[in-house]
Amino acid sequence: MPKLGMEPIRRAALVEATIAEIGSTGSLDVTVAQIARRAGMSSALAHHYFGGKEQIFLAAMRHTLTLYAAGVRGALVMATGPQGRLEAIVRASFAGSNFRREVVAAWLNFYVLAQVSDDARRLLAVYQRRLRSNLTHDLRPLVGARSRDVAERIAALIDGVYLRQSLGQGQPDSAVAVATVLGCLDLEIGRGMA
Amino acid sequence: MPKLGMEPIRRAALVEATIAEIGSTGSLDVTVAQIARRAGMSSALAHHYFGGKEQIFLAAMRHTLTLYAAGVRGALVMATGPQGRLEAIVRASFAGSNFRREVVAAWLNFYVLAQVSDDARRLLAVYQRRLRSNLTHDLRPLVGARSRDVAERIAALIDGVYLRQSLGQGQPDSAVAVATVLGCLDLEIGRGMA
DNA sequence: GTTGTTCTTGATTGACGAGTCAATAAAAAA
DNA sequence: TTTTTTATTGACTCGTCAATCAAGAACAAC
Repeated sequence: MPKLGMEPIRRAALVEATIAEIGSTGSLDVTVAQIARRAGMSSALAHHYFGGKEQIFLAAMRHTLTLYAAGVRGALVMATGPQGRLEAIVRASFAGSNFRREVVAAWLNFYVLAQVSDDARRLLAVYQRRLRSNLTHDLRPLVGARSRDVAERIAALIDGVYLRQSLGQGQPDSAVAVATVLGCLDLEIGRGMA
Repeated sequence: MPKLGMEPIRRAALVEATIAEIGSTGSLDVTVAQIARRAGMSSALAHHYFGGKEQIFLAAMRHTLTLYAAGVRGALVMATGPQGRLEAIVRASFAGSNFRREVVAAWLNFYVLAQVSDDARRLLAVYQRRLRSNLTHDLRPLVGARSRDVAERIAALIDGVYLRQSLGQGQPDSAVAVATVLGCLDLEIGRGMA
């Protein structure tokens, strides 16, 4: 009994299911049929709406990046001062929905996908540019000319901490992750030394 | 024209070819036939010597980890004092053969594999444990009780820098990588602040 | 020189998966 | 009511790939 206006609902369901399926399988080796089944439809319908497997992946990737960007923006409006803004960025990077096990797994797999697909590479580059730009902007008043290098270092540290979570068992620990990165940040800014 | 004692040669060739193929494909989606062709033999022979695809992957992984470990050991015998040793570990992590484009790609893919295969997970855990233990050991005289946390941070930073190389185009820049990590290390130790 | 071991591959099998298509069914438009 | 558009799927095609096998070819041992 086909209702109208199904397209956006189906697309959203497929994107969700893609993340979940990558997370539970742990690899990009998921079949369209698996994704479609999890999303409650036939694989033919998935193809109908997305055209192909890669486009499903890209949509899922776009979705997680959008969520992440929204989280950062949301945290930034609450923050005051460069230091507060930096802390907000870090916290947002490891906050709730961006830091669930499946999402981390998906993220990692997107890195692999980005080595193969130009579109994926572009998407990830956007994320990296945005993160670095955010960090650099708020670091400048604190560390001046070193802001570029420090931003690079913090960005790498965020990615590294993220990466390491994908191997730990159980749900990732966002408090530890935040503390790890903020600790480095404090050192850079020159406050903490204890 | 079958020569005798081919087994070790074939195995080594297959391991090499696996790294190269993963590197050039950019994903674990390489066929046994591809690997075998690159190694100059039939796919049947690859199966003959290794038994299956996963075992080829694991052998390749073991090989890169062995090379890495050897590099670290080699650098350590030349180093004196905790600080020198730490620097040696970092330098070795980004040195020559461990830091070629294909190897970085393979490494990243091994991370994905580790989410699926228990054997791969174990191997990677060995690497992580060893790295953390090395770092902690030499950090203790410098930062005392914080050594554990600092080691975790440095390890994450190394992985993050490594990860980011996999997306940059061209061969990775080991000088920049080393500088990034050593800079953080200096801060932690309390020397550098400029 | 016959026997057995090591090395090697072409051909085959069997499974699985992406993408297509024709057909059905409901709603909307005409 | 007829027609068009949207939703939906089961069945099918076509390709790919891991793994197996039987057979051949060189070498060693006896």
